[in-house]
Amino acid sequence: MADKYEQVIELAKRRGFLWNSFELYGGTAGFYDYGPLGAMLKRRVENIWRDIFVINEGYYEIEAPTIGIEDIFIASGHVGGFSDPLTECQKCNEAFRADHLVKDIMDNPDTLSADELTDVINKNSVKCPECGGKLGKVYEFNLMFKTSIGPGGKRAGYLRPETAQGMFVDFPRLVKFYRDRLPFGATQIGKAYRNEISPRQGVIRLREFTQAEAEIFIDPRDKTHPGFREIGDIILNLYSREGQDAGESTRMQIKEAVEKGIIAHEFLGYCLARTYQFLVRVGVSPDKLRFRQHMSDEMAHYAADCWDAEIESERFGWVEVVGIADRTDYDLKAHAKQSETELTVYIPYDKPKKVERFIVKPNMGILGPKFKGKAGKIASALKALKPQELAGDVIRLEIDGEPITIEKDTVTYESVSEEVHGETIIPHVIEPSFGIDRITYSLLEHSYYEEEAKEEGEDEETRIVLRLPPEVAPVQAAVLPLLTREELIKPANEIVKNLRKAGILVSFDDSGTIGRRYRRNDEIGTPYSITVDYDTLKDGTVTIRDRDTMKQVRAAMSGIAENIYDMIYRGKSFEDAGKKV
RNA sequence: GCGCCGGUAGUGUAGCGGUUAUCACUGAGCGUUGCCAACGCUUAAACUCGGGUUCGAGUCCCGACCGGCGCACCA
Repeated sequence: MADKYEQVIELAKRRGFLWNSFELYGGTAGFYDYGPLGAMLKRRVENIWRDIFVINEGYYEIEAPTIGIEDIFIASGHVGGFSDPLTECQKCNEAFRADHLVKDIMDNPDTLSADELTDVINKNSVKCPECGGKLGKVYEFNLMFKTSIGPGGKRAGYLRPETAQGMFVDFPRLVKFYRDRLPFGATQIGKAYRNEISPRQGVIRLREFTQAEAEIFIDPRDKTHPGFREIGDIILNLYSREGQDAGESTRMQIKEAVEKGIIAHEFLGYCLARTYQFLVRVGVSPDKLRFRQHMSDEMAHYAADCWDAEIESERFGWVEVVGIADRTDYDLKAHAKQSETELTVYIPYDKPKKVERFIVKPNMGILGPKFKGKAGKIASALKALKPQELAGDVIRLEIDGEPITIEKDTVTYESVSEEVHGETIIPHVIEPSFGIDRITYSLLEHSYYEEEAKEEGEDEETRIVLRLPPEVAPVQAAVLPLLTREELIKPANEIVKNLRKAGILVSFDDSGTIGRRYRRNDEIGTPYSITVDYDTLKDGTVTIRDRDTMKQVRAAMSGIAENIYDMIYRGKSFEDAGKKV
């Protein structure tokens, strides 16, 4: 019996959701095309994400290039750290992690450069563990796709490995856009690229994939959230650090988890709640969803707390689909350093503060001629000193390891009293990061059902139905004349026109028996089928069939578009759409 | 990247040196058809790619590509 992944992928391929990319030329691992239905489905998922994070949370979307310049990824650590040092055996061509080969010789091999690793391997005559052959030069296999910008190949560019950096790099502009007020956030939905060594698992591990990320900049001293009360009662399936040690997850209200310190703070708890609501709304089963906290050794060293949303898949087990991290001020600091630009927000105090400030004024007229090139360094060292260190007759300093003596009268200092109206701070960043492709696959898997449908006196047969939420279903309604006859086709076309005017994606199908057409639509998840029959000509009503229950109601042909629209988008129930048949 | 296994119409498959590659479902067309994969007729559609062995290769051999599993890797 085929497993669910195969069933889902088979359907997805056959009906135009997912195709292997470049199939015509044999295909390439790690790349997938979204077919007509898949692209629409994915777009609807993205739009629900927009509804939640952009429209309702107010984190505007931006669009940065998918190619980034080298500085960005030096700052982010991707140039240096997003790679593995590899060495290949000259004899058998097997590739090995160079740092793994020397870990018995060296204490911290992962801190060495490729050249240093090559030296260590040569000096210690490390041989191929497989065949004993000589090992080649160590090289860094970076997981970023590299390219060059402009002719000549001088300027390096990289396809972005995450969309996040675009938001960090635009930080100074974003601060102004949001008129210097924290918290604020920016979002981006777009492609990211990672040159995976060996991508497998279909659409779970891609070389080109879609991320939806929010970077929310908050005041590091205040990690509460004004909307927390609204979501505090939501119960989540939490798989905390302690839970993982014990091997069990707990269902708990978010407010309780924050109170107990399991979730680091309100803001993170709030993001978990919105993430939960998003995933369930697009069609992920709540019982196949959990939030797993990163273990301390798994979390990036700078992160304060990090939770992954994981979805259970039959073949792949628990799959990470969202990462929600408190990245503190790491990214902004890194870009501030690389760009030599302050990336801060000025926060005014409620009331100006009186502060005593201690000011040191080195006399550069004396220091300059005396110390020449060192004068600058000496001056800044002096400015960092405390009053008692300046009190003696001579001041002793050490500059670049060299002791230096300064005469008392070359430095003056004083204490001044000033009013300070605010301060500049480096915001902390809360980052919810979504893998849209994994989510799209997961909701297909969770929506996929095979049912034994049995009519009286007939053989058992399988009905495949995709129970997608109506809001994400690519085709939202099918219009079906009961028979292929002109007098039924005409009103059907009328209905199609009206539905399209209302923005509903509708398919018209008059080929084959009505049963076959219902099944075709069940398979692609069309939630409602509208059938035109001879009563339509008599009294202007049509039947609406519900995909999941196969039940029907009769409703007026006039106003059908609004009727369907309300069921898809406004939570109107199927029973209220018309009279039971 | 390594090892093992596999790759035949849109989908699922049969064929494992010898005419025109099997079957089912699906798709399209016509007829029929009064609500859940009806029926009849017609029709479309495949040996992953490249080399080799052979009089002759889906079939045997080698390589590449793709997929599955295991190892390694996994911000």
